[in-house]
Amino acid sequence: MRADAARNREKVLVAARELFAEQGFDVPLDEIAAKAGVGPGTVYRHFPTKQALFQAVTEARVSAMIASAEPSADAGADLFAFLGKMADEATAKRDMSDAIAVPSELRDSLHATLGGLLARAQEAGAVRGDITTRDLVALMKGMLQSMHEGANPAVLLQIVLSGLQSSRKP
Amino acid sequence: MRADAARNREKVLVAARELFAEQGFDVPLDEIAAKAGVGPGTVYRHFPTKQALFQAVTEARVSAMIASAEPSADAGADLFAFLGKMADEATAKRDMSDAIAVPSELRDSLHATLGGLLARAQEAGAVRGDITTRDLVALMKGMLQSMHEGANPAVLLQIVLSGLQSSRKP
DNA sequence: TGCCAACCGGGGCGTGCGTTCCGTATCTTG
DNA sequence: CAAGATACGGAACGCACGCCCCGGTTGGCA
Repeated sequence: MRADAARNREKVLVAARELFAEQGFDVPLDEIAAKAGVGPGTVYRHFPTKQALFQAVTEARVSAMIASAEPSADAGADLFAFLGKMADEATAKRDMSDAIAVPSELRDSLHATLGGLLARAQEAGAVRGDITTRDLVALMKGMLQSMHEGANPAVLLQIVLSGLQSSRKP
Repeated sequence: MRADAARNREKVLVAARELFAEQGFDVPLDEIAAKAGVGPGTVYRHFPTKQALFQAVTEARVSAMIASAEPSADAGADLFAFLGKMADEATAKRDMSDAIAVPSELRDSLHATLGGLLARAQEAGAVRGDITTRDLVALMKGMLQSMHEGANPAVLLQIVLSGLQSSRKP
C-alpha cells in the first residue's frame, strides 16, 4: 500500500469518527470526504460502502463494550451495567445509537450479547421472564435515540431499568 | 366547490388514511395519489403539503383521544390509561407513532395533553417527580416506534408504565 | 532519474422524493 | 348548448444522497 493511500485512509477514518459521533450514521458521505480533504471516490476506494466505513469506525468501541460483558455472580447487575454503559456511550456520541440499528456483523454481535445477558438475568430472577431479546433491543433502540432529543438520559435509563425488574402485571 | 373536486378530495383522504395507517408518514405521496386513482397534482390542489394531508387524516382520531383525557379522581390512572390508549392505537395503525413526531399543531396538542396528565400524576405522587414532559414524549416516541419492529407491545407498555412509577434510585 | 502502476479528485449517474406547472378535459351557469 | 371558470393528470423540476468512472497526478522501484 502506498504511503499517501495509508495517510488518506487515516484522514477519512478520523473525519468519519468525528462526524458519525456528532450526527450519526445519517451524515452525508460527501461531508465526511470534504472534512477529510478528500474526494468521495477516495472514500470508496478504501471502504466499499458507507456501512463498511461506519463499522470500521465503531468497531473498536463496540467490540470493547462487548468484551467487557463478563459474567459475574450477579447476572442482573451484569445486564444493568451493560445497559448503563450503552446509555453512557450513546449520550456522548451519536453513533452508538446507530450501532444497534445499522446492519452489520457488529450489530448482530451486540444483539447477541444483549440476548445472553438478558437470558442469564432472567434465570437469576432479576428481570421479568416474558421479555424477549427483540423486546430488549427495540426498547434500547428507542431509548438511545430519545437521548438525542432533549430527554434526560439518566432518567430514561432508570425508567427502563426499573421497568425491566418489575414483575408481570395481572 | 365542484362536485368532482369534492369526490377526489374524498378519494385522496380514503387512500391516505389506509396507506398512512399501513406504512406511516414515510409512504411516498405518489403512492397515495396512485391508490386514489388521481395524479399527484390533484393531491396538492387539496392539501398544500404532505404534512397537511397527514394532519387531515389523523386529526379526527388524535383529537378524540385528546378529548378522552378527562381528569378523574385518580390522576395516575388517567395518565396510564392515556398511554395505554396511545399504545393500542399505535399497535393497530402505524400513523399514530408518527402523529407524535411529525410537526403539526396536532402534535403540539398531543404533547401538551401528555404534559398535563404527567403533571397531575406527579402531584398525586403516582409518578416519579424528576420526569419532564420532554422525557415522557421521547420515551413514548421510542416505544411507539419499537412496536413496529417485532417487539411485544404489551410487554413494552408494561415496562414503561412500571418504570414511570418507580421511585428515584439512590 | 525515469517509468509504470497505484491513487487521487470531483464531476456525473441513477434513484427516490416532495412539489410545481401547464395543456387538456370536465363541470356548471346562463 | 355554449362559454368560461375550474379542476385534472402526469410530465418535469429541484434536491439530496449513495456510488462509480476517468483524465490527470503522484509515489516507489529499477
